[in-house]
Amino acid sequence: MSDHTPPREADNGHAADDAYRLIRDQILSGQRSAGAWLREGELAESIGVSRTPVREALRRLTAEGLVRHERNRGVQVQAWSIHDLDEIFSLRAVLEPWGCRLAATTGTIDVDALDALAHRMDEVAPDGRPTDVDELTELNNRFHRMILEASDNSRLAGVVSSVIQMPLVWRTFSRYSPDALRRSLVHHHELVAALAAPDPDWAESVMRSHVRAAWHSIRLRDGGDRASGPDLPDQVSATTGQPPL
Amino acid sequence: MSDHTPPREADNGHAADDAYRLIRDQILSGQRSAGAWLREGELAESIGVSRTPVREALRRLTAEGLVRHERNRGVQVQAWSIHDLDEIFSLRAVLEPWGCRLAATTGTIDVDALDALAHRMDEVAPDGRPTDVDELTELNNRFHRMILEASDNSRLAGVVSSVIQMPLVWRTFSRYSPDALRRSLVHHHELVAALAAPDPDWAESVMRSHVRAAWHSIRLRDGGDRASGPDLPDQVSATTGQPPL
DNA sequence: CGTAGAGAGATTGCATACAACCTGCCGTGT
DNA sequence: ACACGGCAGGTTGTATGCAATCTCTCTACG
Repeated sequence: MSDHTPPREADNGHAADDAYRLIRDQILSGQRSAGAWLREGELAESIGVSRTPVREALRRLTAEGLVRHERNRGVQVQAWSIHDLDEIFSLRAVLEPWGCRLAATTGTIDVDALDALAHRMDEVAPDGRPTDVDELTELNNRFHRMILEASDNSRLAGVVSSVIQMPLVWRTFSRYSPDALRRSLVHHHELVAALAAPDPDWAESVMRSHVRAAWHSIRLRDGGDRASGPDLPDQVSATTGQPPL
Repeated sequence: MSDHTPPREADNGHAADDAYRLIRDQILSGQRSAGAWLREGELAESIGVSRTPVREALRRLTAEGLVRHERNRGVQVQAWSIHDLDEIFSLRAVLEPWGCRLAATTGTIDVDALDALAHRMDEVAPDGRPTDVDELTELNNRFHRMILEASDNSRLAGVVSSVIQMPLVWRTFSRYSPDALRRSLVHHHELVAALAAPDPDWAESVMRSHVRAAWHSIRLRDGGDRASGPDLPDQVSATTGQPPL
C-alpha cells in the first residue's frame, strides 16, 4: 500500500515516542544485552527517524535507569547484579504491602476486575506452566498496578513501577519454577479476597508474603525444579532476542 | 572583558547541565510559579544556549515531575495541592524510617560527619530562628541524604530524593515555627545518637517521629506562632522571586 | 621491545532551519 | 446574534550540519 515503506517497526505517529517504546522493548526483552552500547546513529537508522528523537528517547530511558549515560561517550544498557535485585525487592517488600494496605483502607478498588485478572493468569499458566510468558507478565503487571493505583497515592505507584523496570525483574516469571508460579497465583486470589473483605492487615500481610516469595523464586529457583544453567549473572541470550523460558 | 557577554548566569561548561540546573533552581526557589509556561525559546535566550540543550533539560525536569509536558503545547511548572503534600510525606514516613533502620544495621555511616551537620544546623538556626534558610535547607538535605546513602540501597536514596523535589517540600523550613524548628533540630541530634549506638529500632522510631512532625509543621504551622496568611495553596509570590520566609 | 604521541575515524553535543501543530482572531454566512 | 471556517502568529517537533570530544591505531623514539 504505502510506497516509501518505513524500515518496518511499529509507527505510532510520533517519532520520539516510537523510538522510546522500541528501544525500551528491545532492552526489556533482552535483545540489547547489558553493557551493550546504544549508538544514536544506528538506532536512528533502524527506527527510521533522525537522531533528535532518538536522543530524547535515550534521555528518558536514562532517567528511568534502564540505560547509563556517559558524556561524550554514549549510553549503554544498564548492567545489574544480584545486589540490584536485592535492592529492588527489599524496596518492593516495603512499598507494595503498604500500598496494598492503603488500597484495602480506601476501598476504591475494583475487586471484580482484579479477580478477572487473577483468573486470566490461571488460564495462561495452567498447572504452573505458562503458555505465554509475555501475556502472563503483562497480566501480572496490571494486577500489581491496579492495586497500587487504588492506594490513592500516585507517587507510590510511580515509584514502584520505575523501580521494577529491569529486564530480570520485568520478566520475573521466566525464572519461576512451576511450584513457585502456582504459589504466586494462589497469592493473587488471596489478595483479591483480602481486598474484598476488606481487611487491611490481611491484605498487607499477603502482599508481603507474595513479594518475598517472588524474591526467593527469582534469586535461587527455590522450586528445586530442573536446575539448569548457572545461577544469575547469565541474564538472557543476546542473540536469539528472546530470553530463555 | 568579554565582548559578547553571555547573559550572565553561572556557566559550568556544559550547556545542557547548566540549563537543567538553572531552570530547576528557578522552579524550586519559586521564581517560576506553578502553572507558568516554560517557553523553550525564552529559556534558551535567557540562558544563552540554543533550544536543544533546553529541551533536554526540560525532559529531565519532566521525568522528575517538576514540570508537566503536553505535546505540541509545551511544559508548565507542575502545580501541587495539599494532596500532593500528603502523598509525599506519607511516602517519606514509610521510606525514611526504614532507610534509617537499615543505616543503623549496616553501621557504615559516618557518625561524626552526621553530627557535624547537626551542629552546623544549630548554628544556622539559633533558637529556632534561621539566619539563612537556603543554608539550612542545604544542610538538612545533606543530613537526610547521608543517612539514606548509608542504607546500602541506592534506589531508596534515589526514590526519596526524587519525591521531595517540590518547591514546598524543598524549602520546608520556610513554614516552620521556631518551636517546630527547634524540635526538628533536636530530632537530628537524637538520630545521631541512635545511629551511633547503633540501635535500629531507636533510629527508625526517631526518624518516623521526625518525618511526621515535619508533615504537621508544614501543613498547619503547628507551633501556633504568628498565623499569618491563608493556609496552603498560596505557594510563593511569583513576583519577588523569593518565597516568604 | 616497550611506550609516548600524533592523527584519523567515529560518536556525541550543540546550533540552526524547516515542518507540523495549536491557538486565537476575524470575517462570512445563516 | 451566533456559529463555522480559514488565516496568521507563535510554539513545539524533527532533521541536518558542524564543532568538540573520545578512542584506537600506527609510528617514532628511548
